[in-house]
Amino acid sequence: MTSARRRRTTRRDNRLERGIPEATIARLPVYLRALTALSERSVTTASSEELASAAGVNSAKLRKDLSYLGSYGTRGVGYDVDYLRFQIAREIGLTQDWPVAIVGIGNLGHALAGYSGFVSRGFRVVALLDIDPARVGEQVAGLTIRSYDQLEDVVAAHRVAIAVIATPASAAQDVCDRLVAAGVTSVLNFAPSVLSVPAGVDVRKVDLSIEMQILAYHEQRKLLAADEALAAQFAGSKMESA
Amino acid sequence: MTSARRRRTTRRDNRLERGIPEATIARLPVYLRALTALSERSVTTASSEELASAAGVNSAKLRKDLSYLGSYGTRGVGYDVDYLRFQIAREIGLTQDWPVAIVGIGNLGHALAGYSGFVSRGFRVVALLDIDPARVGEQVAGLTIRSYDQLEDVVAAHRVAIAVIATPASAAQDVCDRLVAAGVTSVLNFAPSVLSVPAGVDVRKVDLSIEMQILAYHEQRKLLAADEALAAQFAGSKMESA
DNA sequence: TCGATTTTGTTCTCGCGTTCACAAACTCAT
DNA sequence: ATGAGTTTGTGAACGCGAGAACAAAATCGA
Repeated sequence: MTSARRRRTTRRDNRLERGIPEATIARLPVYLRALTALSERSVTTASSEELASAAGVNSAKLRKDLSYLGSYGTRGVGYDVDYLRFQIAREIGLTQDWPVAIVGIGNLGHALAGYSGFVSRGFRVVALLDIDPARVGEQVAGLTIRSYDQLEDVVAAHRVAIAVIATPASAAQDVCDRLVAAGVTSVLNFAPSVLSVPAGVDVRKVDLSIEMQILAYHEQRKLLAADEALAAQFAGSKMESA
Repeated sequence: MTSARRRRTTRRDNRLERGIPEATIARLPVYLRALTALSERSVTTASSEELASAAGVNSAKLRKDLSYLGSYGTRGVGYDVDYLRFQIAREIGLTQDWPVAIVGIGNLGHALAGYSGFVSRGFRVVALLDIDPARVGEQVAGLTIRSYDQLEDVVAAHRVAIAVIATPASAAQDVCDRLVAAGVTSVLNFAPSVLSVPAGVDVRKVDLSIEMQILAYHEQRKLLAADEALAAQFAGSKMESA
């Protein structure tokens, strides 16, 4: 297994096999947003440099990312904003619309149900579910909160493939199991818990407090760095005076 | 001064200089959560294998991550849950408490203000700010929403270093500029826009719809794969019958 | 038509992060 | 005390992604 490692796979092969790197996938929505903003400002053409700065990335990285999708630019000119926008949307799968169910309509579930970013981008919230009988029947964002018992019915009736979990951590795994059993194959998890799912099911996790903690770490380092700089300055002046 | 500092840097040096890889930093909060869960179940000791499965990562990765902090385990035994928990919390900077301001108290801001994950982990929401006069004065999560005009006062009075932006995208950059000018050095951005900040200021972005779009991409690929499998099966049966 | 200019698409190199694999270190039973 | 069994900490190999750099392709002016 030392030298027989090199298989003959070029990038072109990968692209045709739709083997787009995860890191690139994660950036495509950002490019899409930048393109939409440009389009709304009636910009028809943009260079990789302009696009990259609008998206907050390096232009070489952007060009390489786009090259995985195909050759949609024109050398010497740039990219046609609307055309590229459509191509990316198609690649991600936003040209069809995805019915989404949200489970757990607390504060966060409320916010998600009303989040405009979903509606405008190929997603359609079709059901809100909550286990609390007091909340069932309540109107949120134009939908009626339904009983948690109806989970299987809702998933089947709307062919829901993507679901959002916004319950407390203690309920998340149960909810997830029922969703998957009912046919859901992609889960966006806002509960602070690790979900285990069978192969073939995708889970992405958004954890608000983790992001804060990462910021806290860097913040603490800034304080430490400032301290050290001060100490060094003090030591320096002491040596000078000695 | 440069030549005196310049020397061979081993990993041990890096660790002592607090040079912990970003990827590791991002996982420390996950480990922390797993340890807290174990501690609440009165588990006193855990092996890297147990911890890793609770955190949803590979055990080798977990061990390497922890090794950057120091040598807090015991060979043949494992890690002391509470001791390790404290060490990680200290490393991240959660042993002190961080005053946090939230700007933009819409649905999402509401949810964030009431999010228990902040309070329990070294963060304290000290102020809620909104530009809408109709909202100012309203009580949310035990705090009174204050006017956007008071941003500078609030940041100075509470020594706020970390702020959360939960405004519409159009307002985000302005809010960010004012926060930074007032002394904030870490920003958690929920608005779907790219923020530009001076060096020394950290920005982390949480984008709900981007996560959904990544799921949609994979979901679409599952459909495509299913189609192809079906087509191949059909072609196969055709060849057999021919 | 041809050369100058612009900008894409791609190759190449480098560094980081992940994972394997194993020696070192500890416990426990006898 | 000693050997068997566990588990950590880390060196080494490997693969992926980031960025630099450049060749290829398009436009434009003369």
